[in-house]
Amino acid sequence: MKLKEFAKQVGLSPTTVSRALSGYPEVSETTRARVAEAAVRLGYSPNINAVRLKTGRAGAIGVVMGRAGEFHFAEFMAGMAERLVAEETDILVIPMADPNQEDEMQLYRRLVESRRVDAIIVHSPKPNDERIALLHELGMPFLVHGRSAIDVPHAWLDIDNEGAIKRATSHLIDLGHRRIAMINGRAGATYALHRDSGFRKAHQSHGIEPDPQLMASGNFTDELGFRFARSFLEQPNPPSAFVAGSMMSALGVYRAARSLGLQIGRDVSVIAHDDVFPYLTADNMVPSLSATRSSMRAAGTRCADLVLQLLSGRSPLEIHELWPVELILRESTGPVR
Amino acid sequence: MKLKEFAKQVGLSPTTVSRALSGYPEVSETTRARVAEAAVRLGYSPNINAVRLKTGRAGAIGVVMGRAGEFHFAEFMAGMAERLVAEETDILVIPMADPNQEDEMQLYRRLVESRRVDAIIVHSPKPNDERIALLHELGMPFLVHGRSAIDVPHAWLDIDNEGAIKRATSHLIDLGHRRIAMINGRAGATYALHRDSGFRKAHQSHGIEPDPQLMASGNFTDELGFRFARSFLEQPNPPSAFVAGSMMSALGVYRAARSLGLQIGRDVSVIAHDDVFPYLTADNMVPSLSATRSSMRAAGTRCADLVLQLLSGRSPLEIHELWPVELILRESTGPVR
DNA sequence: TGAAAAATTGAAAACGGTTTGGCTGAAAAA
DNA sequence: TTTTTCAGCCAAACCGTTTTCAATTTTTCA
Repeated sequence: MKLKEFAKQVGLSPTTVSRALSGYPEVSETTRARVAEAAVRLGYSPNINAVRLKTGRAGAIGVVMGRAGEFHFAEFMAGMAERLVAEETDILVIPMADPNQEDEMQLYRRLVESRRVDAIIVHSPKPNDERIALLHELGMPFLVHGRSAIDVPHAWLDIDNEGAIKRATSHLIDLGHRRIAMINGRAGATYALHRDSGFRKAHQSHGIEPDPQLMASGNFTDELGFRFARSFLEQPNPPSAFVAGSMMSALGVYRAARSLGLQIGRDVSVIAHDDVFPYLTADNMVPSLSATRSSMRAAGTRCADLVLQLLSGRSPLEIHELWPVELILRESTGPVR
Repeated sequence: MKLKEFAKQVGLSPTTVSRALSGYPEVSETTRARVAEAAVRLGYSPNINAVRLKTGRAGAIGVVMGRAGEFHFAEFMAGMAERLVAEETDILVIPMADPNQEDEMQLYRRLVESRRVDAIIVHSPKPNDERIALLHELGMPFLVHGRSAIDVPHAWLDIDNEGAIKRATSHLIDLGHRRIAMINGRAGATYALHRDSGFRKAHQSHGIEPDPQLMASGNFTDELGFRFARSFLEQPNPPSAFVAGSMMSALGVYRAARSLGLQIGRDVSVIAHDDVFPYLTADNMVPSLSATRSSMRAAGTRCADLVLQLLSGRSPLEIHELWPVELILRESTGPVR
């Protein structure tokens, strides 16, 4: 059913019908009600592509999905979805091309030029992130999930990674730990730098020096968590505590400790960062896992919200949110032996 | 830059330019090359919304995301992305509304009517799935990931859940286990029924009867895996083996067994279904986990491929793929004590 | 060489809405 | 009563492409 046809059925002009449905003020309430009722009854809904062409709005927020297909991703998107479900906005997932085939910048450029999205969410930015510079230059609204030091105005939402890890590390030091290992995320991203910095600052403020031999970084997998932890623990002077970047890394650390007959919370302490997954909870691990916690899903919801604000005209300069991170102590941390 | 303007720059009509860029045969190779070069040089790319309006194609495949935000989801999408990256097709994630607010059927109906997608992927269908009936009735191309018994022609891709679980269960029985527990996925979905059926058939073919007291179902979370396993193991006549629906459930089972001082692979055997996640591998668990295995990511890739075939005219009736599932035996299974 | 066929190209009509600017008639103001 | 104002509605232009149909040029072939 097309607008023209529908308008005829209702006995009004396409103009009035369009206005009635889009909530413009210059149409009387009685008319609006009549149109709305008829639309439902006759099953009319505007052709979205025509609307998009005419209005220039794409009705979608773009999210570029890395090749790793991170498990965080689904949670973040679920959160976005929660906020967007009531809006006329969908989430467009853009696959990241094979890095050999196409430059990542090219992908963003094409995405902007194709006008498929009204805004883009940029994940895990680097301190000097080219994507941010590009999007700003192209005039595409965007929100950074994470932080960047780049000298370009942009909206962002981030959690206080530095503060969180600093607090976690300080706690371990307070418990008497002196050799603390750090399993960080992939090097390069700002969040990894912030965590690194928090780790160092905690040491510094207690007048001790972190051991670079005990600091590793890589993907958040059980596998890497295990490998790093295992190799650290097998050193002549092993760590008595771990700060792990994710729940998956923590699983690996637990496994490594067990495989060497060490008891977690007694022989080795562990604190990890928990993004709050419904299917794997820190509280349920054995022993329960002390964690710095911040809901990835909540971040997704809020990011979606902020993007909507951005699209309705709020200045990116006003949109800067730094979320505090909880530190929840459970059984995996204890005084050094 | 608009087509008209660009055409003028190249010294051709919009018609010819459009044809040249879309690869129509009635344009000479020299002209095509000239246009292609100029498009790159001048940075012209067609307004996607105009194209969509004119052609009636949306250029996107819809995936409805459940509220749970399953971790499987990201893997499946990453797989889809791998296939779609080279196409002019994106993935549209449609958030599932709050069930109180809107009927799921309404969501699908609106999605179809809004013409935002060219095809839809339906996940975890039920034997008699309303969504399938609706989409067929509305004439929207769709692919079912999973199977349904509904009497409506439709394309589908599924893994052999019944066969997998039957084989896994049979193996346990062959090892001497007689009391085997089953932690299935949420009741209602066909895959859960198929697994149930495989579980029963394995028993049947060995002339034994499964104990309904040892069969549970629910979300694939560590938490539920633990709770079910724990309650089963605390029964007066506990199971000596477990068949678990997912890696997360298996983590819970491991935890429950450990919490009761039972050694996995010796006191209790476990086989789980592994969807092959990059961040959590069965081989790395301690002890390594025996598993029925099928890559979720590969399924996503193939589903995307099949949807593209569907869109280029292949009949849904021809598209039925049943993937075999590997059974990989590791340390978590052993003879009954 | 000239007619017919084939290869190129272009003008203009869609696609299905939104929005500008104008029109109408009734209420308000003069 | 006449003029002004304004709520309510409409005609037509426009968004930026693709595609039909026709025109033109080039090639083929008798």
